Amino acid sequence: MAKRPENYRTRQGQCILDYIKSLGDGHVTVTQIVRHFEDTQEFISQTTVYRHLEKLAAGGMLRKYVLSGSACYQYAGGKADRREHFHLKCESCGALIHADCDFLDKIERHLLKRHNFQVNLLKTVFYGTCKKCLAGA
Amino acid sequence: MAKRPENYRTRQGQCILDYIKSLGDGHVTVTQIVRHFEDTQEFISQTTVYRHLEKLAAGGMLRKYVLSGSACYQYAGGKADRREHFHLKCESCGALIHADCDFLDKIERHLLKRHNFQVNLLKTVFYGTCKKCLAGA
DNA sequence: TTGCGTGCAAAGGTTTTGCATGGCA
DNA sequence: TGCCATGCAAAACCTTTGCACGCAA
Repeated sequence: MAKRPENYRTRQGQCILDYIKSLGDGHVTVTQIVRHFEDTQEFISQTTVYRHLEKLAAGGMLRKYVLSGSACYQYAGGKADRREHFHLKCESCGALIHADCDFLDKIERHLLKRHNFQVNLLKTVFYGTCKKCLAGA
Repeated sequence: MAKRPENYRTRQGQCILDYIKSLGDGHVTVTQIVRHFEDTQEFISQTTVYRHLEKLAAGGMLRKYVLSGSACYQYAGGKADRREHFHLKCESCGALIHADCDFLDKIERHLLKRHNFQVNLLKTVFYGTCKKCLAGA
């Protein structure tokens, strides 16, 4: 029933996944990925990057965040680790911060029980002002 | 120092603000606004709509939400009523729901105290699955 | 051989910008 | 009159799609 074979193994697919894995917790945009491979001589068309990211995100291998203007992706470890994980986007400096915290459980439960809404906190991004910008500005 | 005059008063600016006010809590996209004025005979170019919305949002008159693909706007009442106000976006049916709840205060306090992050909950959108889609699918 | 993967080019949608004109104060 | 606002067209982005070719299985 389920389609097992992760499709073909190609140079491009391998490179993209390896690269994102190598970033650990970091995030990347499609443009950054394309640029990265330009820099390393290897070349992968942006179309291919889009198609791989879409597939990987659909399969749970990556997480996709929609920010203003463009989307960014992050390695999710394959394991469906819907672990406590905040995403904080600073509206001032643009930084995308992630922090672990079990407070998320409370939010999740609250939304489900009181609002009948099953929140996907892995995709949700909290907008606001980060520590540095609070101090600096 | 501060620039007091809210600039000029023009037909277009007036129409746009009136229209958004008339929606109450509702949200609109630029496209919807343009379409609305096409329907009512009045015509306002999309460029003008963009420029007004940007200005109004910057001045706090409107709230801007960045969703996937496009942005949407909502009347903020001028008064900086940063009242308890969830925004829930259903990933399944695309509905944008808003609900009031004082649980937001807790989230806000938590993020500030534990993460040094001043969250802007008015702009934050929670992604997930709504009641209907939970039941239906 | 089969069929998915790739890359190019083009299209689609949203938002921004340049420039001449129009309208408010 | 002076200056901002407007509208058109074009550009800039990001993303998707069509199509022919290439490559893994």
